[in-house]
Amino acid sequence: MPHSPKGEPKVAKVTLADVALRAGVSASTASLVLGGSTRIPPATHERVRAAISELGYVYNRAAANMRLRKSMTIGFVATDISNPYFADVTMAIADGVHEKGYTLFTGFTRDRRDAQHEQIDAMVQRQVDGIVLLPASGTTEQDLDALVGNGPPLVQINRYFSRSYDYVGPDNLRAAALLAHHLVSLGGGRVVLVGGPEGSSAREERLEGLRQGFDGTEMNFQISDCVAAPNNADGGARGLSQLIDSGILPDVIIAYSDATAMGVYAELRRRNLEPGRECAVASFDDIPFASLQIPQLTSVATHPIDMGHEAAQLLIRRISEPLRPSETVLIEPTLKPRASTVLWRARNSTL
Amino acid sequence: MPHSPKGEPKVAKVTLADVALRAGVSASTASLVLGGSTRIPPATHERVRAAISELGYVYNRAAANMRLRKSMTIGFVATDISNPYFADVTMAIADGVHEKGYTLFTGFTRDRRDAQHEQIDAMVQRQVDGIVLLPASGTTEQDLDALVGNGPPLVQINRYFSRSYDYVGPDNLRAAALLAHHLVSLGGGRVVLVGGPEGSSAREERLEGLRQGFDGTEMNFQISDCVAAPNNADGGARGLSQLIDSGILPDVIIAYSDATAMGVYAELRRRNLEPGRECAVASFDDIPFASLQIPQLTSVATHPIDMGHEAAQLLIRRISEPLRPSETVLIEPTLKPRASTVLWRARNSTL
DNA sequence: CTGAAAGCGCTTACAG
DNA sequence: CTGAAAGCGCTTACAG
Repeated sequence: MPHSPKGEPKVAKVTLADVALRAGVSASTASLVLGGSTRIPPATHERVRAAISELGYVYNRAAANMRLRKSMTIGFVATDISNPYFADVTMAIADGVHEKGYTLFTGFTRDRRDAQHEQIDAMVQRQVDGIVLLPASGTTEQDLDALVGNGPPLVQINRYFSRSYDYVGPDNLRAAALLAHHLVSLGGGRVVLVGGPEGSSAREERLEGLRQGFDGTEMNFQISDCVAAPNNADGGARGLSQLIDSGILPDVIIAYSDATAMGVYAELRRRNLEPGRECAVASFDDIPFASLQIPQLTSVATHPIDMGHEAAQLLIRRISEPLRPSETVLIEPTLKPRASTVLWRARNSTL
Repeated sequence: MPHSPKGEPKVAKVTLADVALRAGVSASTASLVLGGSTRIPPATHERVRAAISELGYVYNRAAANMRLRKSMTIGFVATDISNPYFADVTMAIADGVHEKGYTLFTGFTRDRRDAQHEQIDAMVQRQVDGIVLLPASGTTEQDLDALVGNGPPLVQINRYFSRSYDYVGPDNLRAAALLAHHLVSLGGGRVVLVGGPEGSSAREERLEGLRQGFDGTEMNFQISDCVAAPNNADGGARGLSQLIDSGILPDVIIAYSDATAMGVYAELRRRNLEPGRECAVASFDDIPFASLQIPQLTSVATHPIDMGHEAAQLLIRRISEPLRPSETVLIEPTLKPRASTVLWRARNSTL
């Protein structure tokens, strides 16, 4: 008799074989009952059900999935979710996959490629049926091919590095255009984008949308004025600081995100400039606190919950139809004009 | 020959048996090599390694875990993570378990018991080795006993419903005492707690800590004045609204959390009351935007990252030593006095 | 030093 | 209507 390992007093788990024994049927039959098969008469169903509850049997879905050669598990690899925008995306993905019977693995990279490699690797080894990835900055198509080459399908969310994988994101060009249009209607001046991760597709698209939107207007928008920074409040504060210290004091600051905008507000005030008065401020995302700021923050809603749901749906479609050409789904943004730009305009027009 | 299911063109996955075949060894030997066994001579190691990379073999950890009768998987069931506090807790748990080779399942309940039941059930069926639970309001010990009775260990985080499960949370009594002490030093007046989920252990503890802290001071603190509300900005705004509409205009508002405090700020301003001047405001958590508000928000830091790490460690200890008596770990809070209370005091003292 | 066998807990043809 | 057998991809005594 083997020595019982210390601290392992667990009662042996009851298995489907135990249930079958108790019900006086074979494991096959018990399994069929679990599957709700109509081949089994109600009386047998009943006996098995009884055995299940008498023994307190709990279905081992992992074992079942192994036999079925799928895991009914999906991985979500994100950079960081302290920005409520990404928290909403995460919850929407979790809800979306849960509805379809999947359970979600989650891992964080803090925007580091090596951590991303580790997380994806772990999930692939665990046989996830698919992966939603919010790519770390600098991710390349080769990185991913190596990781999921013949493995599970992957959908990129919010940023993309390759068109050969599915992608779900905000329509950044349109979002930027909406904002530009709104700002142009308020007056002219020097305008910059502050923040956003260097070289990310989302930032590039917003820059491009702004460039087009301001082109030929009274707004003076130079891409070379814009400064990249991590997508959080601290990034916003530092980015703006760097800008002002280099001698640029813009009339309009477009923050890369509401999270970034919080830092912009704080930094302006640190310099005795009142947001929305000395300087208009606008941003992207429209997370709840945009409208709780004073002055309320003009923002282009990018609908994180829709994004997460869409990503979950797309991935699940892809799992069942791996051959379809890769898809891009863009979420339509919505402009939310508020005091942080509108009041500034009022001031301008009375000059 | 069976009809190939449509959309299943996947190359058959390469298995350890394939690797063994290629390397000219048995599956046992190949497995030993994977495990880094020293019983196998370097030459054999080499042959197996070569076969692995030639075939692009990826280790099936799920199958291994099945054989080993553990899943190396942990479940985290949370209410909602749009509050950055809980987002930090989540990331810390994920990082903490990842370090030890576990991967994290995540599911959300939005504070509903039925959803919680579903999530826990799914995770138990998937054979998680342990669960971290941020309990939904109204969870009972019986709920959980039924769900994880003979199943995986569970640690409660942030709120508890039973002392017979492990628990990690802020030292709420102490946090409230710190805040009370600080406020008493600034003057007197009517003080209320706004927000926090009805009947949650954390709210009860904070109420009790405040009661003790204000007892016998010039502060007028009545538990009956305090109003419960969901732990978010909207809850803060509505809670305060309800209070003021019932005729109570406090001198000091203690919000249940920084998230709640955001709503309190907004609601005060909606009523033309300036936070920190007409009315001091303080709260709990110290998430980044507490110090980005104007006026900067006095808060008691409750260290979500430490909490998450501690919960991960505790759960992992518990997995290896299921018999140890259940533990309670309280995280030491830190008072961060800022303008939202300090300025108010200045005003008061010049009256 | 290495391999054959059994087994983790399921499901699914297949046969009866 | 039901059961015996094989197999999902691993690991681990055990034997040689």
